[in-house]
Amino acid sequence: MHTHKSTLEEVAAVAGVSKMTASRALRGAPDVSIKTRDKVLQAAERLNYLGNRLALSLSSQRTDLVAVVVPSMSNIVFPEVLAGISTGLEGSGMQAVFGISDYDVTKERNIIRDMLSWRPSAIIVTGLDQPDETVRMLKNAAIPVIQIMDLDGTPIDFNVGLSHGKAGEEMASALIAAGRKRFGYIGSALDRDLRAAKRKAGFERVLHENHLAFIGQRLGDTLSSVGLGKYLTHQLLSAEPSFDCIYYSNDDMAAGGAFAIIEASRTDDILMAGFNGLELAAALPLRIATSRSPRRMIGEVAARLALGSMAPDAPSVSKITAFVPEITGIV
Amino acid sequence: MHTHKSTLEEVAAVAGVSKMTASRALRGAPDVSIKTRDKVLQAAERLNYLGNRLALSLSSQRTDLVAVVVPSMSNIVFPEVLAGISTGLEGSGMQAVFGISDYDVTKERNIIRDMLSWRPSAIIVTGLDQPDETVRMLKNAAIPVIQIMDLDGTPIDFNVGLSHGKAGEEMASALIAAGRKRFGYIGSALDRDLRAAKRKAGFERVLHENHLAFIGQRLGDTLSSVGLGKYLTHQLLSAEPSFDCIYYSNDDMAAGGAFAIIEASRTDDILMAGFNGLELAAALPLRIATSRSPRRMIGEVAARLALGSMAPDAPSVSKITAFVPEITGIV
DNA sequence: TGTGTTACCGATACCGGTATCGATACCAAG
DNA sequence: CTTGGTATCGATACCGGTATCGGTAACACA
Repeated sequence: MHTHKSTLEEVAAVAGVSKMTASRALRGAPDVSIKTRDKVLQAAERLNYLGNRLALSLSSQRTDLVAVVVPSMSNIVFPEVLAGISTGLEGSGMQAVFGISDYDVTKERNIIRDMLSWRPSAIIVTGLDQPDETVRMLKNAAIPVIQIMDLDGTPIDFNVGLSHGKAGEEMASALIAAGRKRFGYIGSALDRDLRAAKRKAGFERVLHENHLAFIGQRLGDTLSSVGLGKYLTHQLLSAEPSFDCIYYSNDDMAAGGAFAIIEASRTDDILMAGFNGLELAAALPLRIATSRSPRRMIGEVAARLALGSMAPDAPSVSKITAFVPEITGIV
Repeated sequence: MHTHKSTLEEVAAVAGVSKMTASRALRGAPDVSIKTRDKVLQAAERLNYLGNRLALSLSSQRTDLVAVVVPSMSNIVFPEVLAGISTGLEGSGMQAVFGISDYDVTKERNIIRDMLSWRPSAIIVTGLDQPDETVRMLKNAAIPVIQIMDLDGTPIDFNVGLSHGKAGEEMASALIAAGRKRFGYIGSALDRDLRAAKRKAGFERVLHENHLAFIGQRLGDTLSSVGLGKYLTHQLLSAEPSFDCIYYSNDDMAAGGAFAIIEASRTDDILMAGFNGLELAAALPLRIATSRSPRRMIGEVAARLALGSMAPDAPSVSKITAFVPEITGIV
């Protein structure tokens, strides 16, 4: 068993051909005789030859790497996006490299700089609200930049996602149309989760248009979680008893809200609304309203854009892919 | 604004020094005069020099990449592991590359082969049950292999995780000690999720020792989810009404079970037990039992091993890091 | 037999960095 | 003035592949 990494040169030596011929044979190039090809393949097999993508990429000036930056892994949303990206990249020979920014723009900048030094073929970043310096760096990279999740802002290049402002608006409209009037809001870390803030702002715009407003709200400062949603809901309900609807920053928080209601065994009719359309939300013993965000799909589309935009015969694809979240759970 | 990627050579030219001196200056090597260093740094700044990790790695024969293979991203467990890895790698200059195997050994092998061709400095894979061919490939890579999550089996090199067999045993012991006697089981895809299967086997061992057995079970064949847990629980309860405890393959399924109980508004005392200690489980309006698995910590330790084991002065670290999950939720 | 063509293969020059060794200049000591 | 040491820098050879071009042999055809 060979435990050191064998090189193309060694494979060539064993096969009794030149490095160049071995390279061609392994890549399935046309001008190699069947006999030679087999010799090389056998040699490679025998030496457990793996190839060296570093050398390949450096030499051929293309990297087969797609950089991905997401803000968090602590709820299921971004993992699902990553799964979508992984699916979209499958079979293409591309590899995803990822980084987590923890909703921190400085960290995000550092991660992006790091990523770019790997010379990826494309980079997928979350949101449109990068500071100027980061934007400059991304533009400078001269590779396709794909900003995902959010549409509210000015994209650098490609943009796949949905308008969170509009999602908030439409949820508010739907809830008002369903007869709700006394609204509360529960969210957290809106200074960092800008998309949640945009949803809230959109929601409030519609409230104002209808001469309504949140009559009570609770804001946490840690990242959203089921427990936090439950805790804040308990707080809000014990302080101000007369809501008929609570809008949450997302489904995790809303699920916590549902748990609070169940625990308190309240029988008054409060409709809770979240965002994302998590699998969890649909299974709750209490119906909650939510906007279904196509997370996997966004990842898949982003991956296809990453692949497609560098194909030589790249058809002129749309720079912006907009999804409209479907609202469910309002009777 | 320079939009093409600038090279070290160009930086050197602008600074009026040789490539080598520029390289030294940028890396902060000692034998460069302050004046020269500043000239080079300014030139790099002006050209937006980024560096090229491919060339660096190829030249220096080390890659600063850590490959990570996980089976799934569809529940929060593995994302949390990844977050832990990301945290553990932070500041080290290492980058994580990841792949999702979808609980498919063939896919896993292909992903690992792909990863290895990037010549990572270490590789982190999930579980101990890789087929021989994959094991051979991993051994052959001559880099630290870190197998995570599971301890029940023969590790290739490093091993960080917990014994799922024992976790099942201890949960069973605790439940029996708490007076439970009539057990049901609900799980899914046990042919692929081998760790869940090991927990079930451990649980059953203790049941048998106590002259007990599952008196009813339901197995799904899709991946576990809250909805599936709820569905199977409804099924099980309507068919066989007399359980006092149901063991689930994990917390997602158990949460679904809790929802089923709440929906059916059953007042009989059925204790549901899961595995993982998810944040969700603690927030449920119904107390469920669970074993807390240190997912983030496993990721962090794995990352530290990846870093530590290649340090030149690597202290002889333990090859196996065993965690013992804490059981909560049993009154 | 001479001449193209085609099929196959190898030599060489890169890709963008780093390791290594040697060169130069400058200064202090003898 | 010579010698030696130190600080600073550059030339060169890699790392492991691929692109490119040129060479050789075999075959078809005139």
